[in-house]
Amino acid sequence: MEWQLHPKMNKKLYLKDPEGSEIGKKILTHSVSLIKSLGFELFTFRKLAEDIGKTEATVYRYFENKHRLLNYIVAWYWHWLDYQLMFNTNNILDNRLKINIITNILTWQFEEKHAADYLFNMDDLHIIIMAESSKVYLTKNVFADNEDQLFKPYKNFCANIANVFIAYNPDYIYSRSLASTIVEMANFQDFFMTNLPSLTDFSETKSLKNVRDFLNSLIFSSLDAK
Amino acid sequence: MEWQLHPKMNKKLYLKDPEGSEIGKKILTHSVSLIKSLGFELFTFRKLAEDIGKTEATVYRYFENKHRLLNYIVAWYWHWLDYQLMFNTNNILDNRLKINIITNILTWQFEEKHAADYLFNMDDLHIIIMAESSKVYLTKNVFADNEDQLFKPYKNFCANIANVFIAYNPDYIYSRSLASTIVEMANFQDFFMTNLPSLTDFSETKSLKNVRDFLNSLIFSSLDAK
DNA sequence: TATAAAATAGTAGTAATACTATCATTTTAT
DNA sequence: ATAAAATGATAGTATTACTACTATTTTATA
Repeated sequence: MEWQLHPKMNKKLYLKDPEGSEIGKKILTHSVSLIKSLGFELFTFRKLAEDIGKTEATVYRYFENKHRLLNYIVAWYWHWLDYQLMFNTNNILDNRLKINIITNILTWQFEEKHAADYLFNMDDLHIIIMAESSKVYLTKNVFADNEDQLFKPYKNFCANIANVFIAYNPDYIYSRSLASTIVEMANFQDFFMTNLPSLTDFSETKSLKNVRDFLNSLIFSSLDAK
Repeated sequence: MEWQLHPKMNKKLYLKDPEGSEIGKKILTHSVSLIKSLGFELFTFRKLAEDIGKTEATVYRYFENKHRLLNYIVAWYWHWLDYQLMFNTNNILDNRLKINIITNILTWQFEEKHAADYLFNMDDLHIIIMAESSKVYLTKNVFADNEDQLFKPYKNFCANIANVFIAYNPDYIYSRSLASTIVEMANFQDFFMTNLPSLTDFSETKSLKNVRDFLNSLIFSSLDAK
């Protein structure tokens, strides 16, 4: 028996539930590949509609605008990553091990391929998150959007990481800032490594394993410092 | 005798040198206050032109598009911050002290007010950098823009910080990644503290001094770890 | 099965944005 | 004094972001 994981998304993120119809699902999956190839700025609802063989108006019936659509995709991603964290650290008591699992998840070190079982092409999704995810909150609407709980999955994920840090060292006073730092840096160092390599120490072997090792070093140095 | 600091900007950032005419300077200063109030997405050349009492076409003679204009402003900022770093650490031999100066600069802990002497309202400039600066490179044009050296001031600033880290501890292998991390985090933690406080540990006393202390803790934990 | 209501999709717009081409005027250089 | 260069305004176009309205399909119930 197979289980289809279906995240419960915040209703304010959409006008009509995209995961409840074939067209809606097509909107989501094609958005990811279009945003991947065009970048978010050049991505438009017209291009998306052409891509799925529907009209712009149809897309607008699902999402208020392209920013909300990106927010939906990004929220889905953090929701999924938070589930991975919960699943992979379940029953593990050693907090050091938990932290290693966290940095592996953040830097996309998964054992098996997961492409088949999810709505999205997860590798494509990971790629667009790196460059586009922060644009979701770096706007004048942060406050209103935050009140509507649009960033909840991201905040939950960071909070769960912070709690592991606290469990590892209850005296550490920057657990929440350290959590948001490593989550952001997992993406930024990856982006820098690929696009602006001189900003990193990974210009020779451009591997996410390097980013993971850097994050581990940051975390354990901070948590183990007396 | 007063000195007017005039940064030498990359020629690819503009079509016509904005600092060489009154209209050009007005474009720059009014852009900062408009981007501050509207956010970069809602900022347009039409609104800017209205604001300075000129037409859109005039603005287009100075800058190719609004993205290039933002890039100019952001490059100016890092150029300026890099100068502050150089000036304030000049003749200082103690690397620990140098690092403290770096984090003070990054978190806007200046002794005197500097508003009067510069083209820009520096406090406004600092505010827009926090939310908008990363948008300059988070695009599909990173590679081409980087080849045109548009991010040079940012990269120089990070490289100079990394060099201080190396001087402090020559054995530390992540000096460049740590440098870009603290530079980005100075902005991000400030943004989070203001807009999404649960992602930080500074929700009670929302002060940039907290961010500075966090950055110092990150840096010295990493550099002092054996 | 018939038919009304609801849901869904398409057509055809508008206002704003991001530019561009052309013409007019002012400044500067000789 | 006059030509050349620089600057600015006018008036466009193509695209984007979005909306109002109409047509069609689906579903619910009599």
